[in-house]
Amino acid sequence: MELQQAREKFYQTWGTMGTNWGINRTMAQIHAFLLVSEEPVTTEEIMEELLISRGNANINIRTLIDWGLVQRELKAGERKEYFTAEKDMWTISRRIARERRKKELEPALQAIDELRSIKDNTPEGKKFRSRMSDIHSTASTVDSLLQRFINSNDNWIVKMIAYLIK
Amino acid sequence: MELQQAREKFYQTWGTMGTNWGINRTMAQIHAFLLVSEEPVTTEEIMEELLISRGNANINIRTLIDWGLVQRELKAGERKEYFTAEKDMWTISRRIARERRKKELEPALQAIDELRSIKDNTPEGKKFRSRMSDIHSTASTVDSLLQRFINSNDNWIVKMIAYLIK
DNA sequence: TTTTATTTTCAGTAATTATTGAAAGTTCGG
DNA sequence: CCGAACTTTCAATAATTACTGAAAATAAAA
Repeated sequence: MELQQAREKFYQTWGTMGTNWGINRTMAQIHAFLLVSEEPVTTEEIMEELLISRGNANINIRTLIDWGLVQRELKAGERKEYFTAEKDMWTISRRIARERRKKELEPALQAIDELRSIKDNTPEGKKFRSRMSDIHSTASTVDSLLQRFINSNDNWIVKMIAYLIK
Repeated sequence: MELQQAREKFYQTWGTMGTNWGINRTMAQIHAFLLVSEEPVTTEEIMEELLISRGNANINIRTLIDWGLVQRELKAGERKEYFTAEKDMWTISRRIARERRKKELEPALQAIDELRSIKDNTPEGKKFRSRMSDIHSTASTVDSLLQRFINSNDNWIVKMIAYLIK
């Protein structure tokens, strides 16, 4: 397999993986391209390499920056913006976990929490509350593990893995 | 808030959470309905409660059964099928993790693995391989943690949490 | 075997989500 | 301030994904 072919396969793999895990295909592909680019790249280059429009490139680059996965870089004497990706995989994982937790776990957790306290003292009401408490309890545990991961450093991760894999 | 209102809020919350995490809305809502149903329910009841078609109900119930989240039940002297959900949250989490790993992590891992060994000895080729190895290494670690979780029992989970949260 | 209750399938359609591309906005040098 | 270089926005459209409902298949009862 040729290098360029391999790169394209990687964009595609990363893109598919992204869609499966709640990140849109283009965003993941731009990230993939930046991950295998040694030098900072421009919006133009992203558009050409992935065959996407300027608007699409722009909005997804911005989201990657918001998530902390990509940084803007300016070159002296140039007006164009250049972009580079964070390359450390554990840092990438933590940043993704942080964003998804914030947007997709936190609100659900809060909704379940509220449902724990409906006023209904029939046996069905009691059973419902107890079910919600049960779900809330497990979800909270997952949430705090996730928060610990998000705020951890690589050293913590290594120790955790050593303990868990053993 | 009334009980029925609370149930509906729960269907909606669980459905949204599902879509965010790669499970389709109806599948998650049927699961939610079964989670708060003490008695086994029929396809008819699911259709009425969630206002969905028979085809939609059928295909999603089947997927829930495939995932091991729902069981068929037969009542003596009746031809209709009844359904009940697994209620233990850690078991539910393990089953979901298992299915998603199988369909969405395993293939990506394998693709990355193949990209590690392209034949290209330019500096760019070497850098690409090293990037792929790096990604593969982190992804493998995540994968083995996940597999350990999937095959674990509640006791293991409790111990793990005790260690990690402390 | 025929009738009836029930489940499954799937082509057509609807709903949702992502992308384009051109126009508007911004920023900077002269 | 003006114009060029570049970035951002967003209405229209395309692509993807999910759902409906009626017909076909299945299975039990008569």
